[in-house]
Parts: sequence; structure tokens; C-alpha cells
Amino acid sequence: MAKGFTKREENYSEWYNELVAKADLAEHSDVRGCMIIKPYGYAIWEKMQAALDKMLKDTGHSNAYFPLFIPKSYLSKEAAHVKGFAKECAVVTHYRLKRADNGQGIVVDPEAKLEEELIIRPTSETIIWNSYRKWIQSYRDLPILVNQWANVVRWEMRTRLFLRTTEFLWQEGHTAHATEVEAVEEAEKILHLYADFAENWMALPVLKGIKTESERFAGAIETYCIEGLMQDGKALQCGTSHFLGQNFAKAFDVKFATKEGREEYVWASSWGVSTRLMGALIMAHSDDNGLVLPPKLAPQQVVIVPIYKNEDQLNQISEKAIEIKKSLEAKGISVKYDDRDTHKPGWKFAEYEFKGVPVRLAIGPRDMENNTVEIARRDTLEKDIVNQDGIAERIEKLLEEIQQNIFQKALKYREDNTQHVDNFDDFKNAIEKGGFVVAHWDGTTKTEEKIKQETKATVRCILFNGNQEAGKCVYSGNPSSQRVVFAKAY
RNA sequence: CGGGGCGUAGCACAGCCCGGUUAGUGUGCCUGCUUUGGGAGCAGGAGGUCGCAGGUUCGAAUCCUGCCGCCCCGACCA
Repeated sequence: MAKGFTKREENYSEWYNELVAKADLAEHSDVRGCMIIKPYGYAIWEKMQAALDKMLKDTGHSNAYFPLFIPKSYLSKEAAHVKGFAKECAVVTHYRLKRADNGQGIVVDPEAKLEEELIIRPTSETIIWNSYRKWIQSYRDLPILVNQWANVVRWEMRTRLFLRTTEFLWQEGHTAHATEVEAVEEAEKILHLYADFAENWMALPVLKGIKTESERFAGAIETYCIEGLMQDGKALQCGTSHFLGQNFAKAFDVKFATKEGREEYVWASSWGVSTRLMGALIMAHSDDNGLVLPPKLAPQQVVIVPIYKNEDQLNQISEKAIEIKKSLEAKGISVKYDDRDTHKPGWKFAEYEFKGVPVRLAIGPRDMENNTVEIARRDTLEKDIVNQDGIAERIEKLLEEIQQNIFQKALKYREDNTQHVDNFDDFKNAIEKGGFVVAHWDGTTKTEEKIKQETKATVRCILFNGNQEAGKCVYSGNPSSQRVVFAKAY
């Protein structure tokens, strides 16, 4: 139906790229790996931000802002951290340009070299913990529960709009606690909050678990994650939460006096989700007709399209349409009435369908006669002619139903594409087929590495609520106490 | 960073091998009329540093070199 639009089964990544472009979500910048988030795409991100921001504030967190530039020396203070990020840091070395000697254009002024080079933050642990040293003296100063909305830069080799870009937007929380237990609880609490957000707002079912050593955040003791399954059978890490132990406190010498008067290092957590969630949202629900948005994140939940032959008709229909719009808005539903005369109804139908607007209403002369309205829902593409009476209540219910239906569909997809296997032949076949593969693993990095080499699959996570069950590693045959989740991942 | 493909109007492409009038086609855009329940029809019109920079040549979209960017496959990585 959508003209010139690649189907998922033909070429999944082409489908994704075209969808992002044609639904007006984002485009490439002239700078390699960077993206321009267009108004419609940004509106969806803003809905996500608003929901997450409220959830974080409701759990006691406050927003703050730390600088984009980090002195190079900070990054090197935590050994694992620097090792993990050094390879992908953009570095500022100069602070001035000048006219080129030949008069052609501008060049970096060699006279303006910085004494200490600055890194553009790939994440903010170091600059934040440098501040926390000054903020924290006593147990009375704890906990600190700070979040920031920011951009970060990681110099990636291969980028894809939203999924992996050189610069991306995110929130990063950085908390400081008096005890290890508290810091672990915080990291876990946020992971559940992320899962709650993914499932109830994005309608995306996620697995909650712990990362293996090889996938752990650089500088963390433990990394927790939520993992989603995309429609091509690949897994996508949608959010991470880290228990940082005392690693950063030690690196930045952040100590506090306990109630008992002892001096101890502070315990930490950090956690984040990024504009990658946009990629997850797109890939989880959309179809061969374009974007499908969960009502809770759709910038416009309902669009009303008038169908008319002349101005008199339009005026009458408009009156009715605006009345319906108001009744919907009274229920907190966002509505766009598109009475533009520059596009025909059929064009508008196709447009809003491609952009994933959950519900479309059409009102024409026949509806005016019969006191009806046509309702079309994006998730199932079903159309219905209904009476105008009680339309607001009906649509309110329908939006909830669509939100549920999208989630259930994604959940069913995940269930249909989760396989349990007990030997390596079955494992390879299952990975080839795609989806989550649940299997025993002996817990060693070596085995994980071998499996990755042979199948391209990695351990996505060790499930939080995974049943303890004795078994043998699918690769090495060594004893295993629990199944873990494997998949090919983005 | 390695292998492959590509870069020509807003978008999608032809032309390039074999250099030679004014660089085409579809779509989109503008104007007018007719239309309007699933991407309207006709007529007229505007729109181009042929990715960028050099070179070869009387002459370059076309041949050569370098660079930039995008896509696919690897390697690497949240």
C-alpha cells in the first residue's frame, strides 16, 4: 500500500532506513555518523522524555547538568573505564581558528593549543564523581540521586540512525550511597523502572537480567540490562543500569564519615537510556505500511480528516469535527484536525498511516446525514462506521486497546521466537533462525567467545528471575547451574 | 579499519564503457481549471556547482588521481 516502500522480508535494514526517512523521524547530517532528529521524531522522543522524567522524579531523583567537556586527566583515573572508552573519544585540542595564510578559508590556529586537552563526554561518571568529592563529607549528605538529560559522543565505526550514532541524546543517572546494599538496590530499582517504561509506554516487552563480564560497562562491578527482541530476530539492548561499587569513589577519592565516625568510600550506581529507544520503538511494532506507534507515545493520538465537495460542506463538517476534537481533548487525548485543502483525503490517509497515528477519523457528507463517523485503527488497519454519540468514550477505550494489542503482539512474537535448546547443533540452528535462545552456559568468557565466533550470538543476559536448573553447557559440556539468554544483537 | 556498491533537480533514477549542440525521465514543486469516501486529471511553468578538489584534453557528468559522504558485508564497540 505504501508506495515505493521496501517490505520487511525483502530487506529489513532497508525497510528500517526508509521508514525513518519517510516517516520524517530523522536524517543524516553531513557529519559522519551524526543525525538530525526531525520535528516528528523529536516529538516522540519528547513524549518518552516526559514519561521517564516523571518516573525518575517520582522515585526521588533530581535533574542537574554537568559540562560537555571533560579534562583528559579525569578519564584516566579509573582504569577499566578509560580502557573501555579511550578508543571512541572525540578530543578538543584547540580553542581558536584563524584565516588561512593563503587567504582561502579558515584553519586551526596552532597558537591556540589547549594546555590540557578536553574530551567530549562519552558518559559523565568521571566529571560527576569529581564533583561528588566536594559534595559529600558525611552520611548526612547521602544518598545523592541525580539525573541529567544530555548529549554524549562515542566515535563509532559503523552507525545507524537512532540505533548507533556518534552523538546521541540520553539521560544518565548517577547516584551515591552510604552502603553497598543501597547502591545495588538503586541499580535494580532503576532497571525495573526502565522495564516498566518499556512495557507500559513503549509497549515493548523486555527481558531483565545481568550482563556477563564481557558485556559489562567499563568500570562497573555489575551491569543490569533490559533486552528487547526486534522483528528481524535480533536482540536490542534497550537500557542499562550499573552497580559501580566503590570504583569511582576510590578513583576520585570520595569518602564520607559514617554515623560511627569511620571514614569510608561512597558506593555508586549509574544508569541510562538513549535515543536508541527510538530505534527499538520503530523496529518493535512497525509494519510494511510504515510506522506503528503506541498511543501513549504518539505525538498525535487521533487525526480527523474531513471529506467534502465544497466549502459549505466543509464548514458543516468542520463544525462537527471540532466538536469531536474538543470532546476528545477533554479526556486528555491529543487530536489533529487536518482540514488542509492542499491535499486530498486519500493522500492524508496514506500519510498518517505511514506516520503511525493510532486512530484516524473520517467525516464526510454521508456521516453528516447518518450521524456517524469512520474510525480506522493503525495497528490492525481495521475500519468501522460508528455512531457519533459517545465517540469520545469509544476512542478513549480504543486507544487503551491499541496500546494493549501492540504490546501483546510484540509479546507473542517474542514468545514464538524464544527457543530452549540443549545441544550445540540445535543451538546453531536456533540462532540461525533468529530470536532468543535459552541454553546452558558454563559461565566462562572463553566459551562465550567461542560461541560468538562460531555463531555470532552473544549472551544477552542472565535472567533475574531465571529458574535455577542444573544442566550442561551447550558448548563445552561443563556443568551449568542456570540457563542464559543468547541472541544475535544490534 | 578491510572487501564490495553508490554519489547527476527536493526524492528515485537514466546518460558514463566508446569525451563533442541547450544533461534527460519519473515523482515532487509552482499556476490555472476540473476534482475530493484510499496517494486525482489535463494544460502551462520553475528548478542542475553532474559529491568536492586537482589533472589529461581544443572540449569532461563521461577518462585519471586524491579527498568527503552514504549503503551492504566483515572486524570493533552500549
